[in-house]
This record gives sequence, C-alpha cells and structure tokens, in this order.
Amino acid sequence: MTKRHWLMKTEPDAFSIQDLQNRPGKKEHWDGVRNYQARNYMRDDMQVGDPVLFYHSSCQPSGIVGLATIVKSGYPDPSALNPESKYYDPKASPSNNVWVMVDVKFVRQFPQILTLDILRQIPELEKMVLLKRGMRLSIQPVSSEEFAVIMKLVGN
DNA sequence: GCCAACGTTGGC
DNA sequence: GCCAACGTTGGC
Repeated sequence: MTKRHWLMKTEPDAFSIQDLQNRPGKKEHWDGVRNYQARNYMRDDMQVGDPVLFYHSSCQPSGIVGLATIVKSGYPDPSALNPESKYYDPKASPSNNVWVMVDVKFVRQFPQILTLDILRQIPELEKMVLLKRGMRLSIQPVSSEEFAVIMKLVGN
C-alpha cells in the first residue's frame, strides 16, 4: 500500500502536542476514538511511518500545530473495557472489542500554528477534509498534494 | 454559550 | 427499515 497522510484532532487541554513531546519515547497510544469511520482508518489504513498532521481543536486559535508519525498500527483499545475510563464502552468485552487505537510519535512542532483562517486562504487546500462544512471526524485522510502544500507553508 | 451538522439510539 | 429524539463535536 502506498504511504498515506493523516490529520488527527485533539483538544490541547486534554492532550496537546507538548504532552506528546513530553511522553516517554515521545509517543502515546491514541485511545478513546469512538467513531466507526475514524476507527476504520486506524484499523484498515494507517501504516507505521505514515505522517500525521497534529491538530488542536476547540481552542484559540484552532489549527495544525505540528507533525507526528504512526509508530504502531491498529490494535485493540483497552480503555473500552475499563469501567473507570471515560472511554468505557459497556457493549465491549475482551472477546468482542471493536475499538482500535494506534501509537503516535512526536516529530516536530511547527514554528507557527496553521490556523483554520490561514488554511482557508490557500486555494490548493480548498478540498481539504478538515475545511469541509460540518466535518467533525477526529481522524482524517490528507492527500499527498495537500500534505506537500502544508509542509511548504511551514518551511520544509 | 449558541447552534449547525452529524452520528447513534430506540420505538414502531 | 424508518425516522424522531437525543447526544456530541467544534467553530464562532
């Protein structure tokens, strides 16, 4: 399979790119995804080495703040089985846990935040999933063209 | 805090 | 299988 590019959203109050950088090995499990489409991307399409645009949502300003990479492809998300977890799914069991997570590793933080405002001004990004009206998916595919445009924007 | 846009649930 | 009600997301 050819390499794919991704965008992953997180609320920085809950888990920021600085938090990722500060984790042992600069990596973390991306647990708690409870949407089937996002789950399918993690389960079926994400490959070790895929680049990930790290997006901060519900903050001021929201935008792409850095780059990460997939270091472990999809495997069962144990938080679905843990009644103490806020991601607990009462319908999940060890033999039937549909939820999946991947491991993500910090690569770098961008010198500036690529805010939604900035991104919307770039004609090449017009079709980007992130900028589509009503798009709430927390894990999104990014085309290699869009990815290249964004890398260029942050001077690389 | 508002609310549009979605996804999920559950009665029928 | 339909669809109304409800819950969540996330920009503003």
